[in-house]
Amino acid sequence: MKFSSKAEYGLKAMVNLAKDETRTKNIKLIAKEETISVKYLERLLNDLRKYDLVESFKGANGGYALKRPAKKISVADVVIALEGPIAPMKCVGKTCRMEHQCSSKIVWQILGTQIEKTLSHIKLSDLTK
Amino acid sequence: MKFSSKAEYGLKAMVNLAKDETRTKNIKLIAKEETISVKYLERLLNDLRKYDLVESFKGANGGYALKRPAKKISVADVVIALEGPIAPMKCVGKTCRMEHQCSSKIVWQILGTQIEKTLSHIKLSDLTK
DNA sequence: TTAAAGCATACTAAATTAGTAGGATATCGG
DNA sequence: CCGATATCCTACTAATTTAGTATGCTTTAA
Ligand code: FES
Ligand code: FES
Repeated sequence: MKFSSKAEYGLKAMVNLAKDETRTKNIKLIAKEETISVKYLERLLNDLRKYDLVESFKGANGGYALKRPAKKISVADVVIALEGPIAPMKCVGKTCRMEHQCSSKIVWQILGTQIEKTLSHIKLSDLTK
Repeated sequence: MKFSSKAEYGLKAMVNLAKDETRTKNIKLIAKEETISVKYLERLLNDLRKYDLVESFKGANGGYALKRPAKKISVADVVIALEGPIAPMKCVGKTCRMEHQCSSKIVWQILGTQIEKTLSHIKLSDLTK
């Protein structure tokens, strides 16, 4: 069970932005500081923008900034923006779609809720120190 | 973020065994009941055996049985046996191995602990109904 | 002694994730 | 208005992981 490196990279970038909330910062600089491929980070920030977690400014002296205060953005927000809804099992059996419940479905439901709760409690501002 | 179908299949098989704890049951039967490839399940049960979660009997009328009472086997036990230790991020940055902490490491540590705790509280006996 | 079961290893196929390429579009500063 | 700078968009490729298969050996109860 793993989160993808999208989550790791995206979170690092967001924490990086959170460290100087008031300024905009361009991709190249973030990528360099966090050792991430520029082109890959470009796409991740794009996803984050579509989820209204960052704001972008084009043109000279452009870049990115958090759209909300770091205190109001959680790790869950970031992870969901990049990887989609938190659901720790893709259903493999036909039972899931049928009237019969599969015996383990309840486990993944409980766990998913738990994970989301945990990640919702951690805000970017908790990670800037 | 997903657990693999190993976890799903393995858990289903274990719950299946837990439903009639006293009997041994052969792979073919379990595979049929849970709609899993026989050969694939063979390997999963082998992993579970190496983790001392099931016991196997060779020869005619052989099969598998839980090695401990269903009340004493948790979902965490099964998942760890099949997928290895619960660690929701493989470290991607060099920072992780260095003296510098990466800003998000703490998140995955907290989360990993939380997941393991949640899964440890759910026993096979909770899933047999 | 033989058929029924598990055990072990190696291989292949499918799916997902990570990363790249190349250009289109917008905008600030002069 | 021009051009440099930076984001935006789509499609492709490479790498890795996961899922599943094939083949044959070993053990053991009947
Ligand atoms: S088949 Fe969907 S959770 Fe079991
Ligand atoms: S680099 Fe290992 S958790 Fe961030």
